[in-house]
Amino acid sequence: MALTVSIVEDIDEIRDSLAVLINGSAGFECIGTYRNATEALKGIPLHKPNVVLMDINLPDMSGIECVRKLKDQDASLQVVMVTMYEDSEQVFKALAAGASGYILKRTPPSRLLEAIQEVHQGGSPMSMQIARMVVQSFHQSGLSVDESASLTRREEEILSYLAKGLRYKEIAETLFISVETVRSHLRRIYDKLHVRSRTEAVVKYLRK
Amino acid sequence: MALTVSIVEDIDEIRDSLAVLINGSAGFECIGTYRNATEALKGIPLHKPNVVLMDINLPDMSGIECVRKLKDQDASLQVVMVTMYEDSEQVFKALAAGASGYILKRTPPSRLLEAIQEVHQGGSPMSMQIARMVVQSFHQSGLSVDESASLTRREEEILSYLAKGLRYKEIAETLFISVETVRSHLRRIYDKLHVRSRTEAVVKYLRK
DNA sequence: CAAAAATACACACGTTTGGGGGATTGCAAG
DNA sequence: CTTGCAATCCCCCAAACGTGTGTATTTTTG
Repeated sequence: MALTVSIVEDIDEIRDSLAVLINGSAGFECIGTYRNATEALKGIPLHKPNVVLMDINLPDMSGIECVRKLKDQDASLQVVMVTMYEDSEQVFKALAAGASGYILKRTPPSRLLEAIQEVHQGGSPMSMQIARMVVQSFHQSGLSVDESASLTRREEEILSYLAKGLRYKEIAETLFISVETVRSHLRRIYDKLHVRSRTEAVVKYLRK
Repeated sequence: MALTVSIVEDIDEIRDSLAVLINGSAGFECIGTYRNATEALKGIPLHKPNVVLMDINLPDMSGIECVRKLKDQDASLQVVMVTMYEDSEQVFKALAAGASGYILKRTPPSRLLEAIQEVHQGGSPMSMQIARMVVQSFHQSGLSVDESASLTRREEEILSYLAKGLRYKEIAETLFISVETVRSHLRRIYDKLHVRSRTEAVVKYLRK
């Protein structure tokens, strides 16, 4: 059985050439092409392709918005954004919307086919540059060094539950310890983080 | 000029075989091997290799901690983690510490050399699975769309102060309204966000 | 314009939290 | 071996919080 692909792209030539490429490659089949988001939102849930290639600049709505709506309906759908530029803001928004990969239109055909396979196999194809952008977004230069570094394992654990909004009582029950123990830990945590309330602690924790 | 590499790895055989591989490959040169973090922290800043291969399980401190310290000294240093397992927590911690790539020890030699080159060229080599993990961490399933959208200006304003850890009293004083008014706004905010506490509300707010 | 929100305020009640005292156990470093 | 620290538990108390119920302006909007 071939890997089924749908294409959402408003420019006729690009859409057609992508379809031709896919249908001309063994193991791939293009089962749907859409020139705007509205059509895509109708057709894709019906045909359930293995992979969707999505342009960002669509006439009726952003391709990112379209991804969000599609993923809302079917979280298992795999979408690769196919765009002209590596705009960092767009990349992060697309990933937040649920896209699994992000490649450029000028990607050579062989690599495009690889990307489709890769996303279907549970990967996240993207260019070297995008991978670096994504990875760098995790890099937090030396903020937490002194602060969270001084928290013990148990304290971090308790803080994590605190950040989920659990009450002392609920944390105590989850960890099979008494509320008083939770409170003593919290006191020490507040001390170390230089905060005076649950909320301040959580904000610091989430920014770590 | 060859691409210079240093290796931090406590197991002799692995360290040696990595060094042999690198020195035996055209265009690569291993200019330093370290069996623990302390040695690495001394030697690497002196030799300034193009790329560092870093194990996570070191005898004296975590390889992640070691990366953090190295990047603190020289942010331009490129580090690839080389580990046994794809533990998601370790992956994210390593990236937060400043690692640019993350590959497994069982990666074939050719791919390892590729990875070294890739990281030196500004990429972030990682396995398909890790790429997906990283990308998925951005995915926020449609929370903020309808929920925070329905908050009024005043409600958002109050929520923003709440997120700074201010008490009801302090918010009231800041906005020149009574504490009771703050409380009535909060009630509506909690309703709209489907939460029951300050902390849960703030967490949702910060994730917008 | 009339209905619907948004904004503002009040009182009461029980629960949760933060801060102040302690205390005990176990383990690791000195 | 004692000193230090993490982790556990306890009591007290006042302040802060969450919620129920109710009212009164102003603004927005159908």
